[in-house]
Amino acid sequence: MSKENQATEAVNAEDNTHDLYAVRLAKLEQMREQGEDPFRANWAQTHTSTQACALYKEDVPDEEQAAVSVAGRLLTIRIMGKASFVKIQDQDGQIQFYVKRDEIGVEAYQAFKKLDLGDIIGAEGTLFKTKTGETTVRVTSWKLLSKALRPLPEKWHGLSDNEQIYRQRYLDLIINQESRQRFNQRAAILKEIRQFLWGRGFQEVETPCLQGIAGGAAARPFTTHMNALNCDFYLRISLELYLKRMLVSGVDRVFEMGRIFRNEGLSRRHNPEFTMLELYQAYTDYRGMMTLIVDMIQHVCKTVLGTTQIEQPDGNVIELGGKWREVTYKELILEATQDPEWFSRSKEEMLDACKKLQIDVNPDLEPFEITNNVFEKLIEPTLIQPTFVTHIPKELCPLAKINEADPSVLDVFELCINGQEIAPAYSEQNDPFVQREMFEAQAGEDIQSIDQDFLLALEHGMPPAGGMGVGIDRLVILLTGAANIRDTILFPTLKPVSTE
RNA sequence: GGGUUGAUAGCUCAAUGGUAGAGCAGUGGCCUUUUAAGCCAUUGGUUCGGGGUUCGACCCCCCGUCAACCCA
Repeated sequence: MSKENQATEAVNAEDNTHDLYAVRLAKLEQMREQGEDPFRANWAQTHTSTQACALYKEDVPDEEQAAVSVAGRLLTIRIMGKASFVKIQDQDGQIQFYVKRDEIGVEAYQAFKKLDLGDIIGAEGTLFKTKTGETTVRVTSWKLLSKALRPLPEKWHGLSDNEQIYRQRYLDLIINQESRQRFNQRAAILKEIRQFLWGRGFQEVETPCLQGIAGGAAARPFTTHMNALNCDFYLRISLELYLKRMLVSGVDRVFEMGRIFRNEGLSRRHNPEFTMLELYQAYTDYRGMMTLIVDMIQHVCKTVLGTTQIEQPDGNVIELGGKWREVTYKELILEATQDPEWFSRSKEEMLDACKKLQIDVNPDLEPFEITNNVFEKLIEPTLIQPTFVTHIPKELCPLAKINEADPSVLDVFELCINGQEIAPAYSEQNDPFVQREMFEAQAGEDIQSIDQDFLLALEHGMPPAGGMGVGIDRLVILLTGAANIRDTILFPTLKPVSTE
């Protein structure tokens, strides 16, 4: 920020009754006058808060305890005359400092008392335990490393305004421990998924976000324009078609965990950009994917959460251990509709039945879409414990192998947990003739939407393979018991604040 | 896109249509093992923005902005 901007800010601060800002700015200027830099370039940190605490030795006199140098943000200040207790927070956690006038000198102590909550400081000292048993650094010297000009949110209630939590996530993470923990868990989940897949011989790759044709799923894409080539691009809506090109290329086990973009609504469960894991394994099929996903999720549960039982905000307890239920799509539909002839009913009969079942259905839909409405509205919400729903109708997906015994369905499953779809998996279609037919049937008039380059790749031969997509945000919601997708995405999509 | 709810001090929240308050944070003072430290004093407001009704609006009405929840 330029000097000019700084000055403007300061004036605005006064005008805007940013009293706290003005006070902090004055302290900062006073420091500068005394030749102290309130924004230092470095600090010789020897330990994090947790590492430092771990060094404390019981049954050893104070003067033989370890010396440490730690740094972090000031979160609590308790000044008691000529001695003070403060707590700082670093990435690992918090640690307490004990600062005594007679230890650090009158001048240093006067300066210390001028610190504000939110300031980032470093301190050196030795460990001891207080009367109440808290491991603490007895500070011998300290430095302000970075002045905080803005105040922190209230220490006890934290931040509760949703908008501010999302727009200023850094404040949420400083002050709200549950939020901190949830994002730590998200990071751990991603790490363990990668660890698991690398352990199974999968190679991680990166494929384009900017695509000439947004394929691999049925969703409205974002469009953008590239100046250099003077042409429009889509942001990808799935990873599928490029990862299958990788199967053609000879990478038999391949995955990508990356951001995809869908130009659709926002809701408790939808963010326009979200993280998708897709993986493909040659020489197996959807049944291979079944054991893989069970192993993967159970690995993540064990390593990240230490349990396979997860309580949800609504009180449901989900058991992810053991063997998971498997049931066909048709069985579920026949059970829900109580109509053994459902799949041979006319469209009108289906619409009537939906009325009786109290499901709103758009009358323009095709019969298979009406049936899928029954699945999504009546059945899916009841699938709380992990359930593999297998053999969905072939109209619902153009990219999977058709079942040999029943050509009306596909060799696929959709894994449902806690009433929503977590992971679909297929025996992947590798017959370029069938693939072209299925694309054409789906595209209808819109022939240009067919990815001809992908079909060309298939004509070079793609090994038989199982493939799977896992909605990472939904998985994180499930595993952390979050109530909302925005609680699992650091910076969720919000309408930009107007600058006028 | 539709409905409902909300926006008040830096933060968390109060306030029958009649002087806008508290806790925390801040400021000044006391306090050398505190744990939301304590005690005394004290500063701080475009009540989201714009219009209207009214003698008088945080409060009632209309429009807008942003957000949350439900629905599609």
